[in-house]
Amino acid sequence: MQAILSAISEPVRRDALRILWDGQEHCVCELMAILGVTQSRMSRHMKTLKQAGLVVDRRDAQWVRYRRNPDLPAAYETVIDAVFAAEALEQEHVA
Amino acid sequence: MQAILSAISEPVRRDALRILWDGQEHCVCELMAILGVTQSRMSRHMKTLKQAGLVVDRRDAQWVRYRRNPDLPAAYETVIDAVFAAEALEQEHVA
DNA sequence: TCATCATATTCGATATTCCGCATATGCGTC
DNA sequence: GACGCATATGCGGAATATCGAATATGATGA
Repeated sequence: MQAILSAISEPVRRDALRILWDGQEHCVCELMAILGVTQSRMSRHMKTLKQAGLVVDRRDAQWVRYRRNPDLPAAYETVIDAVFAAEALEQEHVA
Repeated sequence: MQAILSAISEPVRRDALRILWDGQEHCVCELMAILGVTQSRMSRHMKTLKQAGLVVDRRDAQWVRYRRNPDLPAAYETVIDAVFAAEALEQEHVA
């Protein structure tokens, strides 16, 4: 839990995780482009998410494809879902 | 959400919040004693929890009584509940 | 083999967090 | 007002997090 909470308390990591939360694979280059951050920064943040067990990666030719960890225990999934749901409500209030 | 996640990603703050999550009032001296931390440390962590909107405080003679914020939006309550539930499972596995 | 693309990592600098110690503040009692 | 108790805060230092720039690694394809 500690590693997970530390991981998602950084905005870029939380944004990246939200993208990966769709269950599909996304390469680092795509995440960089969407989030507008540098390559080393993106790579390091993905490493943190991986070490927290939130995502898994796979080498595919010159790309590394990240995706949401399908084996994440349900209790942790519930936390992440709750965080994204709360943030979605925040966005509604802004809009 | 950012303030809440930062607040609960510190172990002492999370422990204090779990104590307050019972809905009752607890003074700083009690939290210090239970968690085994110094006074200034406890006080500062409580300030962080308060600024995140997770707890409220009340002056009662020489004590300050903290309690869980009863007006915390439901979406945030769900996050906290999920975190504590996940940690409870972790403890089970240890035991 | 060489060039290139995607990604990871090292390095050094900066920013932030967290702490203990000391001190200030607020409240009750004498 | 002086004292004691509970809490908050200012200060300086230690530890940690984060970053960009440069470089390393690994894969592809001419």
